[in-house]
Amino acid sequence: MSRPTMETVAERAGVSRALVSLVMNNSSKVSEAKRQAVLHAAEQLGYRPNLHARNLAQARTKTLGMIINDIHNPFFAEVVYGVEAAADDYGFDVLILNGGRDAERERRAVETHLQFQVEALILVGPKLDDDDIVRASAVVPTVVVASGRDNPGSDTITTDEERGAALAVQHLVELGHTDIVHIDGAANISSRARSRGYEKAMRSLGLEPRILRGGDDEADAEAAIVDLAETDSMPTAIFAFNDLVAAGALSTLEAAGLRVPDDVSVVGYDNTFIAELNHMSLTTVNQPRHQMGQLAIRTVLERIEDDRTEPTRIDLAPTLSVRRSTAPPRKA
Amino acid sequence: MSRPTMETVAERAGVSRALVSLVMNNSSKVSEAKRQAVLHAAEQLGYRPNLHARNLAQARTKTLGMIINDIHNPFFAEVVYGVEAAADDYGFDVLILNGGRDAERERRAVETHLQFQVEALILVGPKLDDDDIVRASAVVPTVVVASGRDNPGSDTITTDEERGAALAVQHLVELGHTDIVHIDGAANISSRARSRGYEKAMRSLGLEPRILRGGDDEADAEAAIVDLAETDSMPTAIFAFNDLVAAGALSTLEAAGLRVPDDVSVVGYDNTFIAELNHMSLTTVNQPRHQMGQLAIRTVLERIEDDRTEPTRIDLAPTLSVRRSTAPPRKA
DNA sequence: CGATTGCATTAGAGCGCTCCAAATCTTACG
DNA sequence: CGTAAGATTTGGAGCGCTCTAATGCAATCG
Repeated sequence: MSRPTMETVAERAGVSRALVSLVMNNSSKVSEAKRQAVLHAAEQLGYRPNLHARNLAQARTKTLGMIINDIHNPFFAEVVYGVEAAADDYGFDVLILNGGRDAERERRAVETHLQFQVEALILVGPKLDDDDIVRASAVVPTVVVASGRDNPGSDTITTDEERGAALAVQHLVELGHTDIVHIDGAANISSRARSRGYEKAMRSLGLEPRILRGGDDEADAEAAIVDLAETDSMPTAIFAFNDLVAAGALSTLEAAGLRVPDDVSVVGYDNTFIAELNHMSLTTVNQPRHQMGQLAIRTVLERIEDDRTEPTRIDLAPTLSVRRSTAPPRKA
Repeated sequence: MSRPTMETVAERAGVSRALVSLVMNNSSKVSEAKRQAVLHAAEQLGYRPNLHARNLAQARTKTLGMIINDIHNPFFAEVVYGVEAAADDYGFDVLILNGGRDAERERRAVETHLQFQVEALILVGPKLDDDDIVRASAVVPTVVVASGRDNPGSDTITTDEERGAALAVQHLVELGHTDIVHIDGAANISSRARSRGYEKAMRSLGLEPRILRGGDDEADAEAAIVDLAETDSMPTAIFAFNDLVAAGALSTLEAAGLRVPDDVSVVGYDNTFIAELNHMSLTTVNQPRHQMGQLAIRTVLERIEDDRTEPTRIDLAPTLSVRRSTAPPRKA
């Protein structure tokens, strides 16, 4: 009572196993009559090709392995959609494994994917360190998405985060702000680039940068804001490491009796779901996530087909999504 | 220059292929000396077992296929973590496919999983219709998570959504509210149970239910609220179909000059990320998602091992997470 | 010291499929 | 009607692994 195999279908349809194989791969050189007979038999038996057998025989899998940093984080979801859309176009399946914000888990996920003989690896916001990535890319073409650093041996799709930070600063300055504080992302991987962008932009506009240590969640923002309130040096605008930190800033500011954007403007980063919520309506830096996902696939598949060897790096341009959390500073 | 196989390792270590196999499955009946030799050779060659070959030979895969309604939706992410944790305990791998809120895509995902010979199917919030589910569960043990209806032939892990709605009503009534409106989920799968729960609870407390058509996003809430404002019959409390609708209610109410919770209390459903945001701080009905994921695995694996045949249904109890969007009604 | 036991190792078949080369069947044409 | 060219179909080897049964070998025992 185990599942039917090609053999079973072949018998039922009165043809050879090879012919069934041809039909299943819709080869053009099969007579219409036999094709129908085979399809009919397969239908009746509930036959389903065994991918493992096929992959083994073909020595290829038409499958890509993707590992995402954290399935909780909606930032990555959009990338996934981009990846899936593109992979679909090329007829590849995408297997998703969840990194769970943990390098060790990611390492195991890489191993699993490799054992599944995926033809390429797509790492979205990996926690892995460089060595791990180099090691993986020695085995299979690898593309890293949304991680600022350069990854030797693998392709990289990212956005120019310095530029993104500069966009935020520029927007605030155009509104008339001069006292702009940055709450950074602490040890977060993208933190350095964003801080650097902020700092450079401020200086080039003749403004004094002020950077506070933040982190990557609401609580981290709270500490920073409380600090500002107590030292009595509240700026007129805050540029946060990401949307979640910005959300934390929002509520802490309100708790302190300050209104956004009347008293203080707030800018986030990533244009996540949160920023879009009407009740938040956060001005934020947007990364073309869907496009990043698509490009990741194109890049890596191109590598498979043309076996290019030198790694590519694509830096996309971030944009600013202006919403209601920013406004001109209150006239002094 | 293709990947090394067991054969390669065997030669290198000076043993037979079978011995390598034993080592790879860390069998106890291998001498320490040979074990080391094999491991060493494998290491040197960068050998990695080919899962397809293994699965084919073993006629089992130790792999589960999960399909989630929408990878965007953080509600499901927590379920995924529960599933992964439990699967890990049992030594199963979990392959995730994204349903993308589309029945047709889900259908293809089921097909892909079956071709991969997964040993069980976990459908999280499926869009599939009953027939599809019955068909799948005829091939492989199937468990449906977070979808209220009964699924003939498959196990079901869900929460009692009527009860959840009742909790919300009860909380509001205890605060002193009597004029409580429900904005429903329109065609959404869980909408009926939640509305029914609301209605029963209201009536049993001697209150008149009022149900407005909503949907599953912010915009849907807006229409309903505008309606209430215009007909001048604004209630003192609103119970929304889910957190997103509640979020829409929040911003629309504020836009109309009403304060939450001073003028109107708002309750959501699902205890998503949104509700937790400080700035939202939404009182909401919580489903034990992590536990649901774990139970899904236990249930379905138990089914594989003991080959139980009658489907199980587990109804977990929802709880209420009280936050700052609810308060006693303003004294008239 | 030969027979027995128990352990470590190996040969070889087989998992379900693809793909090449060879076999068979059609059709067309002189 | 014979035959070559094409179009279909098929046999069989082989993909990398597991698993059973058989082999080899050393230790044990009467």
